[in-house]
Amino acid sequence: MPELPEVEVVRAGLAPAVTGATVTQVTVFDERSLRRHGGPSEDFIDRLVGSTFASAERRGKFLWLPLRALPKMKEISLESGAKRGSSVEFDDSPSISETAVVIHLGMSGQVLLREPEAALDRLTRIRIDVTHPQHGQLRVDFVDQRIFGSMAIDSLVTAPDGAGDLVPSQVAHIARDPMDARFDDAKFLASLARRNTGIKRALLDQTLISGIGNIYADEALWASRIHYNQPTSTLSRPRAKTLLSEVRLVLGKALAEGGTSFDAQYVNVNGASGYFSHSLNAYGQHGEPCPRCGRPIVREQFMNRGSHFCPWCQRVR
DNA sequence: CCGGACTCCTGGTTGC
DNA sequence: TGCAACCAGGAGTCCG
Repeated sequence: MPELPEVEVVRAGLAPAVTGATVTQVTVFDERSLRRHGGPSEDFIDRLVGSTFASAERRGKFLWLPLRALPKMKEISLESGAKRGSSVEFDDSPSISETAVVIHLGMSGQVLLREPEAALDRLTRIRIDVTHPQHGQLRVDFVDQRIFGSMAIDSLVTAPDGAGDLVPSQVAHIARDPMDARFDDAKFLASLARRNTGIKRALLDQTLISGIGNIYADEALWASRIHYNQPTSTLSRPRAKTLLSEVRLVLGKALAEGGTSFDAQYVNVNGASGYFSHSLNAYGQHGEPCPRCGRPIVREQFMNRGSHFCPWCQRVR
């Protein structure tokens, strides 16, 4: 349920605390939270301890913390006998991150920034202790009730759209999100028109447009007066453009409402708690009057989840 | 390409 | 008070 705005709030809160911070200790309380890590928890721990985070990045609902690359060790070729002193030296070429800690919050994941001695949340699955040059000792706790979320160490690869961005390999297959300055509106609209499916299914397809989940899909469709099952192939271009702009408005509004602040020591960067539910027009509002026409909002099962909409305002046409 | 079914998962809530 | 059933669904995979 954390969608783009919630994940961005987490990223923004985390960035100043983790950038430049070095991992001193990692505790894995539940290995299931490492399901997407390609190895045992010992491997996760060994590779993380001693590493320094370079930044906090996000695409769609994925968050990642690139690890500052260690200076490359350069072998000096030397003939036996000519050796004096060290046989290796540091390569002084600029180091580029090659790996990152990838975080997906799934349904219920949270990342909490805490003081080292603060009580652990009961549902903490992974604890990462760091030391930061300015902020001192901090704890990054991964808390997740349902364990659909995960952490993993992954290699960074060049994203396939040719812009040269480095993304974790687990993220390479998803599209840019609509808040990304390089999101290509024309390409998205063209792909949408070529699809032979329903509009909500398309909005939730992270390979077409990323960052949208059930809540903001329902909200954007309500704002655009589009039925969730409207075939993408019959959605007019003007209506599709309206929808994309409503997607951005809905995400932007949620982001503004969830805006966080970093108060130096211990920030709760929990993006999952907010949900900005006071401003929802459709999601979870079944039985309540449609804010536009007053008729009741309806909830239907669709794609194994709830779809909330106004049957009067949102009709297939 | 498309859609449906299935899997992962558990704490808070509801119902008896 | 106690306990079991129910519910929420993001994302990956498999199959027809």
